[in-house]
Amino acid sequence: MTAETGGNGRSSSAGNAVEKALRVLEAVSMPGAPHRLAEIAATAGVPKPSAHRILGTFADRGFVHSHGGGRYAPGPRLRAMAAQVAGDDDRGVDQVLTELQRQVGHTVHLALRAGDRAVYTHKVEADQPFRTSSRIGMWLPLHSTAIGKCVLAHLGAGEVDDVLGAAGQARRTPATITERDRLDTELAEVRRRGYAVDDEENEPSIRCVAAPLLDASGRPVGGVSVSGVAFLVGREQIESFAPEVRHAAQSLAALLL
Amino acid sequence: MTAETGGNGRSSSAGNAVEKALRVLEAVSMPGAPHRLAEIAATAGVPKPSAHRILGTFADRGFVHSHGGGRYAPGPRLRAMAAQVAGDDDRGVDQVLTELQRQVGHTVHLALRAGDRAVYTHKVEADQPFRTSSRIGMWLPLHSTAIGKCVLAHLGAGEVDDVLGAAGQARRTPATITERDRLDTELAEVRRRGYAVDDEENEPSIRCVAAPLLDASGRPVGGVSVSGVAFLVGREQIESFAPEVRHAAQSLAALLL
DNA sequence: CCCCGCCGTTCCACAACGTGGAACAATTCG
DNA sequence: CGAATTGTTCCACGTTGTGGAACGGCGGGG
Repeated sequence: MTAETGGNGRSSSAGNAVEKALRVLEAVSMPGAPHRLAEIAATAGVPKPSAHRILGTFADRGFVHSHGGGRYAPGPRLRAMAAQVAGDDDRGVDQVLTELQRQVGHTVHLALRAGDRAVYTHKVEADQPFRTSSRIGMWLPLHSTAIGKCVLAHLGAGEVDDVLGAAGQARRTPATITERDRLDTELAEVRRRGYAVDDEENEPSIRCVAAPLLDASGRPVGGVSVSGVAFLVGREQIESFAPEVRHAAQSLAALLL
Repeated sequence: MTAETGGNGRSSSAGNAVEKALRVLEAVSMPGAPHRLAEIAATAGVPKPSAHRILGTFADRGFVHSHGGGRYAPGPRLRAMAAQVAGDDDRGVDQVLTELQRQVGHTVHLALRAGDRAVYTHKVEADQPFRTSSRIGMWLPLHSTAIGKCVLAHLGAGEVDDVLGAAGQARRTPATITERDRLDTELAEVRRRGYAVDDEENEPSIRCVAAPLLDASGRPVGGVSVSGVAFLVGREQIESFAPEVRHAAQSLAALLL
């Protein structure tokens, strides 16, 4: 049995060489390639020379492509790996999401947490896709989205501090919660109810409900959500989907963990 | 300017710690999770205790999920990263592939090399999708597919030895080229013509043409292909698509590198 | 039922490898 | 054209990874 890091409260600091490599790789993978060396070093929280050396290794193996002059983008080998990971999702995941979509009739998303953001990994469109700005690989702020609030709600207080310290609470719409204490109140509510609502807080005229995906030790790894156009689905109606969403989250946690 | 590793003929051996980590990560990402420790260590070409330690680090950071008892699968963090890499493909790639699909009217694939195999990363279905056994993330042998032969044709002889030594030339259909010297002849032909044909060598009643994706230094990173059902598209017709496929490959190389 | 072989896990002495501050070179910007 | 920023190289130090060997547990075959 592996010693079970358990609560693992460590917030930052690299330490391990392999871990640094992972963080650099993650930084290179972020949308908006190519990225500059300094940017990657900062994102990964790794000293510049170390980042440089690590990226050199990555480049040699084709995992990243060096545009020359300190610009790096995902390489063929990383793209191939990504395709394998994304494609090998057992059919189960899509099945659960599709069933949820049928139940509620609106667009369904699955997003997984990566540091101070969540990333869409799956999407099942509504019957009549109105207009969807979302896309696989797109990331969401944690403080202004239903899925994000689900994640935050199940983190330790110190971790919430870390996330908000790094990412802030940017105002995305007039309804965005930009005060820390109001957010804390909301998160307590989310924990109590077992789901979160985004009432046009992230994107105007979009309302969502989401339920958290918790692993065996209760740590949040992501969430499932249902999104509707605001003037078609009211606040109460979106909230009425909560039971179905929670049920789907349950099934997905079993599949993914 | 980075020293340009240039020809870099190194075949195996790990050496660098970061490189070992990459190979382990790649092994975990292969289809058919969860994978056993011994299997991963073997695939990655890393001593068992090292693989164990590295996987432990991965697990701590959520990049892999440990099912306990030496079984490992891609974790949430890796899935999120994969989604970002797969989704951030600039629209350009799909555009080129779609245009090619329109020109030829058949299913178009983009695959990238990963070690001794190639992995589908993009796919544009034919107008009337007959039946397609392919899927994003699925991998192809290099010796029996059009894309694979494109890759092999542009590798150094030593590297071809390495690949075939590791993967062999398994018979997939009656038409598969299973003799090394016949394959070498074919590869020379591919180099000469600039494209490769798979005449039901990988899957019965499927014919393909493919052109290689070469990076700036002429190394093959993958290929584009057009696939047709054998009794709808004859050997000559599939070969007649070569110019369009080569042109698409040219455009894609510019986009991806 | 017991034995044997395979696999996951732990251990540890050794030194190789990564480390990152500082100096240097190349760009970019005003 | 000069100043500020960024990419790159260097190197002395000791932390960290290394992997062969040994151990215990699980499972399959005799």
